[in-house]
Amino acid sequence: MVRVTITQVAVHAGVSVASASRALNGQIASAKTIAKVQQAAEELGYVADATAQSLKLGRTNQLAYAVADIGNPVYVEMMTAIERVVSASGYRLVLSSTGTSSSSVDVVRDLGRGYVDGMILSPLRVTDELLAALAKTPTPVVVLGRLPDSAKLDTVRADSITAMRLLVDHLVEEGRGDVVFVNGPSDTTPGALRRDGFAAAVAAHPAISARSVGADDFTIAAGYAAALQVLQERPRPDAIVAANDLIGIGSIQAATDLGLTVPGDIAITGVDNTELAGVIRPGLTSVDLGAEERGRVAAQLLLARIVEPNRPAHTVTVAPSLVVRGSSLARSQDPAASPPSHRTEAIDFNDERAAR
Amino acid sequence: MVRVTITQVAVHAGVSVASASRALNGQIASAKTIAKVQQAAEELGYVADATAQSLKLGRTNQLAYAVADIGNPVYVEMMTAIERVVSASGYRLVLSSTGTSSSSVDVVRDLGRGYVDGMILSPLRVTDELLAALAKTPTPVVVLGRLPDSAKLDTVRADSITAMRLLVDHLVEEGRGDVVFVNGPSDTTPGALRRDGFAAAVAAHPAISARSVGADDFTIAAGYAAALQVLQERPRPDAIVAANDLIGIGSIQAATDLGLTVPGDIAITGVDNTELAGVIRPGLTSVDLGAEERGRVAAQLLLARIVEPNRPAHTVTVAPSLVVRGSSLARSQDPAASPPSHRTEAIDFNDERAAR
DNA sequence: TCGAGTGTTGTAAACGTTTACAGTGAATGC
DNA sequence: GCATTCACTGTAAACGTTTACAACACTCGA
Repeated sequence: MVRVTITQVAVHAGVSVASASRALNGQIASAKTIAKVQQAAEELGYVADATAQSLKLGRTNQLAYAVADIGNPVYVEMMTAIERVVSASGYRLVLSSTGTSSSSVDVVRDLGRGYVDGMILSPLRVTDELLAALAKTPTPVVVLGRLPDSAKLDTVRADSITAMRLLVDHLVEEGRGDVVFVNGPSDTTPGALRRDGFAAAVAAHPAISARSVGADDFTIAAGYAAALQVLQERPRPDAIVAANDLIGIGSIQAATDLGLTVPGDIAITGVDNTELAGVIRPGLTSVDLGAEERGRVAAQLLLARIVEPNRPAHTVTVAPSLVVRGSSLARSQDPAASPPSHRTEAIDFNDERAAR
Repeated sequence: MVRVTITQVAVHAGVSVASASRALNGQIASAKTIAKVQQAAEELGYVADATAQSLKLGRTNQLAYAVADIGNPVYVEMMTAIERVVSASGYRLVLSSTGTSSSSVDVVRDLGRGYVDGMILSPLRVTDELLAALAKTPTPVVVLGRLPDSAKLDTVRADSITAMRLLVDHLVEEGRGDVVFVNGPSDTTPGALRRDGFAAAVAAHPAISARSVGADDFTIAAGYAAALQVLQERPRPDAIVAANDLIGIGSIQAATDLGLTVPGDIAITGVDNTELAGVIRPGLTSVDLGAEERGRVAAQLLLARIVEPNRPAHTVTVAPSLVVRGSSLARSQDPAASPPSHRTEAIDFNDERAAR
């Protein structure tokens, strides 16, 4: 089956290509012409070539989502939300992995080739080079993450400060007073932000004692190793705030292997509220950074900018919400009392204080 | 910043557009011309327009991955593998969700618009309409899943028969004799295949007793509900084979809530070997259907077909592998003896018997 | 000195659309 | 009956590339 062009449709219908195009696109044309052309298109199985249309119309109906590590559940959640918005608006979504071959900078430079009408970028780290490339690109870009204010770009960010404060406040309310933050690598953007957020949160509670340690990675194994060490120090802390759910799960396993009960001997919390947090026993209390909402908002910002290229840059901060499960309840409570988690409606403290 | 075309580069360099194009694409040209053109391109910040090139060259350098429910971990794993292969070959990957707006059939029809050079399709269910659309489309398609032999298409499939036999054989070896298969909806393709696989597997063991029940969905909650019922029947079975990991996890939770020990009172296995299987306690024995490999192979088949459109259709069946964790060990063994799973090198029975 | 050969360049067509513009015929107003 | 409008249609240009083909200049051998 070879390509059938609008020219063939036109001759088959006995009209000019212009009339054929108009008839097919609902432009002005006589009823008779429309009928003839539509029948001819039908008979020949005509479908308009997307590339030719793109060239002529100056838009591709494609948007890109560029992220370092697709496969990371948080990014997948964002992607799913983005895909929903994007496809509902008639755009296709192309995936640009910045991890494999090309860096964020290359990806942004490549935007100049015009293969998409816009991009949502979730950069690993923000370099001057990247900022320069972003400033120069003619294609709209929405950035997921933190950017210097000088960059006049649409941005969607999580609120790590509030997120960590939700966790620390919760632990204090549950009677904990000696908290250790188990971070991932702090030279990454999330690592740095969560560490700072934790520091700010504990500063608001002068009565408690707190410190930070670093795991080698944002993984279960690294969290296990770090927690194993933390839990063997004396005096033993009564709470671990893990920088993400994987580290939190590793910490729970370390505690269990040491014969400690969670939350009896030690309270443990995570960040990201992944599916894992609900599956493990006890359920892992976790703060949800709103990945789904961030993805959705980013997509909406991008669509809005495409419609109106010169609107002022928006920065949206998505409010985190605390999801309390068994791993952080007060010692006094009976952990066995917590019902099976798949039926549990986890308590959700949606925080209204977060910046809008 | 507006678009700079090759024409502008040409005048700036004082040559014709043809020479400019040749100089930039490494075609035949004098050293002097190449230098002039490259400098002009540099100065003007020229980048070739992808759409115009696509139109002229008749290829888009894009491949599509169409799947019902992106967000499902199994599909994400495939997607990651596909992305790796595809981007290494210089293609972009576009994501076509068949769930949201359009059906598989629409997606395949849309291929005629030529916005990609090929597609990897993972259809929800295979209808005659879909087969007809596939037969008609001019664009190469590789199908992930089962297809009638009459469809002369490249196909990559999992081996459910062998997968279920690995599980049943394993349970029998571990001394189980009364096995219940907790399926998801059996009107789905995986549901039907796994049910048939289970039936075939138990047929090879006349000594054991076996039956099937259906959960409402492939979810933890549905698995919990179904298992709760199964486990309260008398005589109680000594093993549950769940149709996927989520149902398996729900089953473990149901057993725990009923005061049963796993694997002491009941052995439980899953399918897919998701991350969850390693996180839950006890670890869930699961058979890995090779999602990563299926994705990779599908991408390779697609690339090969693009290079050689008339090669005969290939069907590749990927061998499953059994990953044994604590949930299915023999009663005699001490479940507490199983080491913390993140350190566990799970035993992996890669099955050589599976078709290649 | 001329012809053939070689290496480079320019002209123009082509990819498949959309659309500005001019042109056609019929209907209408005077 | 003629001019004006109107609704529609066709011609051709344009989007930004690549490339077939012809043209050119130059070298070399006879």
